[in-house]
Amino acid sequence: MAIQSPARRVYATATRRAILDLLKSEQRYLTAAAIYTRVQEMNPKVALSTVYRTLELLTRLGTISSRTEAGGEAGYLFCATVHHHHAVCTICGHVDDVDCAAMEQFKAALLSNQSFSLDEHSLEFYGRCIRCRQPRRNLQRSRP
Amino acid sequence: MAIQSPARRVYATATRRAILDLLKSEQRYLTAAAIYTRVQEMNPKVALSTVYRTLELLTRLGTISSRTEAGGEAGYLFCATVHHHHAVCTICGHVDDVDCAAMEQFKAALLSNQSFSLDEHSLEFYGRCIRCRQPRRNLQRSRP
DNA sequence: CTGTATGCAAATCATTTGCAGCTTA
DNA sequence: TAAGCTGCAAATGATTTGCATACAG
Repeated sequence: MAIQSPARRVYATATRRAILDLLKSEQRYLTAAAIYTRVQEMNPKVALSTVYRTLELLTRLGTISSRTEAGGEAGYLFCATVHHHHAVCTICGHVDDVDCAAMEQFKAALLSNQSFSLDEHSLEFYGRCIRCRQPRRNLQRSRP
Repeated sequence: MAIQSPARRVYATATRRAILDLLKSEQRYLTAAAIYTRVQEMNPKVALSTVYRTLELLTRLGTISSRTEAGGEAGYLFCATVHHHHAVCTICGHVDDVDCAAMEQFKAALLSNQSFSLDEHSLEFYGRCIRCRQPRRNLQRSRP
C-alpha cells in the first residue's frame, strides 16, 4: 500500500491571493512573467520564483491549468472544472469553456476505423469571441 | 507590397537525410536529444545544434510538426499532410492520423451557443493503438 | 568557386532550487 | 512556536547563436 502523505498545510498569503485574483479576473492565458509584472504593481518585492512556486501549487491543487504557448513559455489560466475544452479568441485571448458531447461519436469511429481505443483527448478551439467579432469594439491587446 | 525573399537554396546533406529518415521510420514524437543520440550512431561528430537547426528547417518547410511534451521538451513528428489530428498511443507512442469530419458540427454549435466564430482547432487523442490493445504483444518502450 | 551547412563553445531564456530569514495559523 | 512561505542568488536544462571551417551544387 502507498505511504500516507503528511497532509501539508497551505497558507493563504497576500501574494498567493493576488495571483489567484488576477487569474480569476483575466479570463485568458497569462505567462509567469506577465503575472509577475502585475503582482509587482502591488508589492515590488515579490520574487519571480514565488510566482512560479504559486503557479505550481495552484496547478497541483487543480485550481488552474497551463499550456505551452507559441514561444515556448507556459501560459496559465484559472479553470476549475474537471474536463472540458477551451475556445480561445485569437484577437483578445479571452477563453471560454466548451463541453465535448460530440466526442463519443469520434470514439466509436476511431475504434471501428483504426482499432484505436480512446482514453483521453485534448482539444482547443481558436477563433473570434463574441466581442471581437465586431471589428469596431474588439478588445485586442498585446499578448503578454 | 512585400519584399521578395532571396530564395535561399537548401542542401541535402547526410545529417539532414538521416534525421528525416529517422523521423519517417519512427511514427511517433521524438525529442531533439533522442534524435541526436540516434544520429550520432551514424556520425559521432554531429552537433546537437545541427539537430536543432535541421528540425527548425523541416518545421519551416512543413515536413514535420512539433509539440511540447510533458517535461517541457519539444517532440518532433514526421507529418506532411496539411490539417488533421493525431491518435497517440499511450503505451508505445505510435501516432496515427485521424481526420476531423465531425468538426463542422462543433463549429455550428459554437457559433449558435456562444457566438464564437471558429477558425482553427487543435485536437489530439490518447489511447491504445491496435497493437497495444493486446497486452501480450504490446510494443511498450521507454519514451525518449 | 560561392553560398550553405556544421562543429564548437559561449550565450540565452524560462524555470527550478538551496538557504536563511520572515509569516501565517 | 512551528510549519510554511519568501526573497535572493546561483543552478538547471533546453534551445539558440557567433564564428571560423568544411561541404554541396
